[in-house]
Amino acid sequence: MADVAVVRADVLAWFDVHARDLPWRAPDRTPWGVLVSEVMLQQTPVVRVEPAWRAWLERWPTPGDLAAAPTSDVLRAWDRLGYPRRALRLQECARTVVERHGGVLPDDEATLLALPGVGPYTAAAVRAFAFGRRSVVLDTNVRRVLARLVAGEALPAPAQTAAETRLAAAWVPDDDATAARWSAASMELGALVCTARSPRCDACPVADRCRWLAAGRPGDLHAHRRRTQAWTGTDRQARGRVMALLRDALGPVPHDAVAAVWPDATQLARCLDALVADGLVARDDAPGDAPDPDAATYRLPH
DNA sequence: AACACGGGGCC
DNA sequence: GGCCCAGTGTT
Repeated sequence: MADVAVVRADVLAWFDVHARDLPWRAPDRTPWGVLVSEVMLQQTPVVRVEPAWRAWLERWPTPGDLAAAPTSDVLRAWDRLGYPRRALRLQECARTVVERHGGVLPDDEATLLALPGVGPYTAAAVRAFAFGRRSVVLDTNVRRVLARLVAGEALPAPAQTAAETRLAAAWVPDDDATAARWSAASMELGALVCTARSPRCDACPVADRCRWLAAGRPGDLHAHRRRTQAWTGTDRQARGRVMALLRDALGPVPHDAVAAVWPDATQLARCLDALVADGLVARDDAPGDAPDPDAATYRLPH
């Protein structure tokens, strides 16, 4: 246990020197800005989020601003960050904050967790990074750092386990300020040094206490169970093509023009139905008594 | 517990 | 071409 305190102190000291100057860490950031950054960073790398975050917060600085925006503007501003449902949920989140909390982001974890698009990670991250309070922030970086440092494994299990959560909680310092710094520091170590692909153990502040390094950096135990998500020819690729088309369109797009971006008509029809059901796309039927899918037009929702 | 869900960059 | 990225919501 004394070991934990020493390792933690070394990581914190490393963070004091090596922390990146990210805009959502600047002194003038707002809690809402922190939440926006966390949602954008859900599966999108920092380098791509940074410029998008600056433009987004300049355009919609508060929950009230985003709540009042046309959804089509929100989806266009999201651009190619990926998983556009996050943009939709971020606006729903803004509207919920306005309606339920008077436009002020709540600071307790359970209330944050109840917001659209906010799951266990984001609720804990906002609690720590926006409000400086103790929480167990367990993302892919922290999972990997602890897997190597403590468990001596190359990578964490594909799915997060209860044991991991307990371990992570045991590593979070008791007091709010240090806990929040530890959360940022352990994530940063995973992002900059203890990376998934080619870890820079020579630059690691706790390399001398790392069980994985001591064991000679053995390979991934779970490699045989990991299954990469398919991409080419999938519904996700088809949906992406449609969204890109509608983002760039100035007005409603006729069905024929939509069909031109995807060769498989059956698959496209299924994806369009799903996009409409998800609220990412609006379909306007042509005037007449029998709605004809081929005569409909498509656009981003208002 | 398993799946669906974008997009880009790196090895 | 496989792998990874500050995950969430649904089934």
